[in-house]
Amino acid sequence: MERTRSAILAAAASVLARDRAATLPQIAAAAGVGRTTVHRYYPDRDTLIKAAVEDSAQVIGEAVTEARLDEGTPVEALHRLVTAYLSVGDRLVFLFNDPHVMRDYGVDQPDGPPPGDPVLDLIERGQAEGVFDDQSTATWIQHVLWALVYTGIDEVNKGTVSRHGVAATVIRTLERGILT
Amino acid sequence: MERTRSAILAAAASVLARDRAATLPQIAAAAGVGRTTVHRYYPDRDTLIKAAVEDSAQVIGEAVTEARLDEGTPVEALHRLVTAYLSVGDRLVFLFNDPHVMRDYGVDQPDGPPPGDPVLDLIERGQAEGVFDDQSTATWIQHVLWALVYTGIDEVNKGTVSRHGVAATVIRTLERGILT
DNA sequence: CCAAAACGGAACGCTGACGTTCCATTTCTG
DNA sequence: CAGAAATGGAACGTCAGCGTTCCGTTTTGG
Repeated sequence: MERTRSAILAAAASVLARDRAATLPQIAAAAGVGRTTVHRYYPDRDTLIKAAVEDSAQVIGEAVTEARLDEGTPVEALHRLVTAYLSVGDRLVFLFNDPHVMRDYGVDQPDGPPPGDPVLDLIERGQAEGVFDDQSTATWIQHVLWALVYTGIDEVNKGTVSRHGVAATVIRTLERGILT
Repeated sequence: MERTRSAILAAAASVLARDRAATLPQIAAAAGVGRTTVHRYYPDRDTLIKAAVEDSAQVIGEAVTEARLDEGTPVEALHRLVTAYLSVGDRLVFLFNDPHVMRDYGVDQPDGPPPGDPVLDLIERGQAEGVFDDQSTATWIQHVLWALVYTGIDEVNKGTVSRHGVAATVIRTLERGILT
């Protein structure tokens, strides 16, 4: 069943995001599936993780594509990007929070989205138009963006901030910093 | 020998910061010591990690204390704090990057410094004086601070940013965000 | 210089997670 | 409804890392 396959991949991403040493039975349970069934789809742990990595990368890629970063002002596009990232929070944390995941199982660069990344394009466009800080490198801004999104996800998971208001908080801090 | 003890603790923090699943022989090797010797000081893995946690917490605590956060303007104090945090980067990453570490081995709160934290005091003072954003909670600002410090440490470890200039970059982004 | 302490290597048993196989049961599908 | 496919439980061997013991070697300190 194809439904089982995606349930396993989603569960793997979700569980491994919270605990990268999660055991295989834990993943199976989270997917509502027996350990045997997991092995039927993915012979060994490495195969499973690699498949989950690719699945997550695709889901994130689609979310970013739908954000249409090349349209509108850079600030508007940035808003859509943050919202898109937050909507796939679990997958983001799974893929990029532990450098080892992408380094060991990723198909492309050790960390961060692949080259030709629309996110980097957006940042560079914003810098070229003079609205994004160009004292910082585009890479730095990109990493700051991720860091704030991660922080927002943590807050939501912890209940400190509502899932509804987190995007606004992340964007405000990202744009203006913490000074008044 | 007391020198051996601190070498083991420092190695544990450093190695576990980079790979939380690091094996015990790896830690011993990083400390320049045999596995047997590690066991002589710390009977089992849990004891070792707990000791490393307490050691790191103390080192970080001293660094923060030396930053004298209650002196000068909040912005000045914030600069000193960022510098202090960056100077103990490895230990910070070890303690707080993986929520499980403090949850399983920490003596106080599951994450972040203990209550009565001078850092929170500083943030609240800055908000009261009207220089720090008070649309955000103090906790949010604190977590953003950590996130940017972590990001700065990553960049340094990766060679993207010089160890010398990273404090200025972190502070600039923290204060003004990424817009011009 | 010599005894005592510290160290490191080797070997052993133990445990938890993994990967495999077998088979009974449930769920599709024609 | 009947055969085929998918599922999940149980049991087994394997293996890596842990914790322990023993003993020879190095370092410390009087």
